[in-house]
Amino acid sequence: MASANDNLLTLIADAMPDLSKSEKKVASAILADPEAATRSSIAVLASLAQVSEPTVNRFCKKFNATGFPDFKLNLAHCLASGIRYVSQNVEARDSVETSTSKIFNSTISTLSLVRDKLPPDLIVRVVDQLIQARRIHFFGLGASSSVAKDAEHKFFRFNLPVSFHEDVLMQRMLAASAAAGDVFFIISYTGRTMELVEIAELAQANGATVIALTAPGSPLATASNLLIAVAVPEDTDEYMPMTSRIVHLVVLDALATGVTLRRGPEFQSHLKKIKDSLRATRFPSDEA
Amino acid sequence: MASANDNLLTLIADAMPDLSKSEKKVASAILADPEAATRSSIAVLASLAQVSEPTVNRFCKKFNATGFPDFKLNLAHCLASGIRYVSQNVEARDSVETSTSKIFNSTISTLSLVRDKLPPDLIVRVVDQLIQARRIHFFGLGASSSVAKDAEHKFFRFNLPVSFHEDVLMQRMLAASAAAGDVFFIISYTGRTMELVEIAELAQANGATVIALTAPGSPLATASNLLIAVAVPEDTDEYMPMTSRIVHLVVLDALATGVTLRRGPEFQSHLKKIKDSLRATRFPSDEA
DNA sequence: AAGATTTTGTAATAAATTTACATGGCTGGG
DNA sequence: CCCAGCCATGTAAATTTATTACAAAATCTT
Repeated sequence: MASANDNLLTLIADAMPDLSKSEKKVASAILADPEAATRSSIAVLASLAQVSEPTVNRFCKKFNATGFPDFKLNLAHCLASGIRYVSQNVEARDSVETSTSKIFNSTISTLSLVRDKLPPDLIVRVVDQLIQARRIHFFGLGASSSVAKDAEHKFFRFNLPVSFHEDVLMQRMLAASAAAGDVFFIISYTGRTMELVEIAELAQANGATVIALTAPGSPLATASNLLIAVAVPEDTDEYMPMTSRIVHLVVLDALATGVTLRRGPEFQSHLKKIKDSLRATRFPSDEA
Repeated sequence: MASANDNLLTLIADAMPDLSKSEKKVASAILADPEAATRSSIAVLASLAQVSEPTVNRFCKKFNATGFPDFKLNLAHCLASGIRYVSQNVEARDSVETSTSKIFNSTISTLSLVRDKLPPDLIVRVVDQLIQARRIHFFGLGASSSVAKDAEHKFFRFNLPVSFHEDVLMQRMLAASAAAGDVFFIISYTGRTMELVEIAELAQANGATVIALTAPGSPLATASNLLIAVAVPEDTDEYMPMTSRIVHLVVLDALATGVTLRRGPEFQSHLKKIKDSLRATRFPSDEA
């Protein structure tokens, strides 16, 4: 998934030392204002960099583009995939309209970042574990407890033996009586909550599988058998984990869907049954 | 904030009925393969759409572009941010890798759709209600109960008088004893759950304010004083409300942030205190 | 059904990009 | 130290691409 043109800008910045004199000029002209570069013609950019047009063209070809327009396209692509959500942080003087749009934008850009960074086979491996599990426990505390709760609700529909706990004592007791075949799915934004780390270690010591949905490099990540690492650069100082929670939920959606797909079509009818059971509690919808 | 080039593809799709015959041809050629359109020259696209080149050019100008190249850039921008108008529905024969990426993409595109469709002042109006409230109850059932729980958790940090209930009897009792100044924030994907609609009506009859985060045109929407309408085209037949839940959470993030901003800077210190109170339960982070 | 208006296409023009080639500066061997 | 050869860069021409001006066709109005 993460193809070569992953981040053209860093690619250019990294290549700087190896470039010739006028190529450096082109590079810095682009890096100075990449946004503008995507809008300029080759002539404008050339004069901006104080070089000739073919130099710019040759520069583009060096970076895996077929020509200048193609290069601009790649550049636009990499800019849009939101490497620079820097400006998206909510500030105290923002209007509510602005902050709302910033929140949406940063959530979107984080999701697309994670989508590109997530190892494609990781979800598959986790799905394998979940399907085989004798029992699955979803644990989370604080903001992550509602994520864990949501996971339970989702996986319950799949007729998997799931449970959810936000009570540390319950979590600890379950971890203490864990055995091979049990899966402990532990969700934490920071991965630094001591209780959860201890519980993970305890469960693992008893032969259970610990799957962690948390920050890479955190104690919890270390204490897990299988890690879904989500690194969300968040301004947690003033506000709270918001985006990370969303990402966690979407990852769980992906896992749940993966499980359904693996179960095959005969399983679809089971889901239909659950849906139908809810019908009686609802007002009829317009189309039905 | 929702600037013109925000979501070009849906813009085109929406404008379809108003377009002339050959403009429709151009539109469908672009929508059929937007990725390709960004790479083609105007000549290629024109022959693909079976129209003349100036027709394509005029088409571009209709969509707030200065010309064809500018249009391509906008298109690329909107593609890169993962904004696909097409329903990226998961299909039974998809691999887990494919379904995962589809789930991310459809979540992203739904978020950007809602961002553009949400009336800018609506969040402001809801924030006003929340700040003034004597008491705020977050209600949700099923999948929405974890959303409501999350809302409680978030707003609790703001020192607002919040509560969360997923028990229908509790909800009904609270609605029955409601009074002016109480806010009932009811979350439901379908807006057709009878219990919740009755509870909304009951609360409103007692003079409380009912804020609904639900589907437009639903019974619950009708029974509310203030409606945050989220229309998510979802393939609920086979899978469950997933995207809608995410959208609901992001909307609540926006509301929570709106409340903080309104409270002003002296309130920030209160949040800091809560954050600090959690420190003791955590492993120290690397940088701290 | 004739005139007016809008839509679409043709052809000419202008712009932008690429290629081919020439020049200048640098490097290394004599 | 100088000259041959090579690489980097620029110039100018060719080509591709986009835009404009205008005419023809289609549609709508009266």
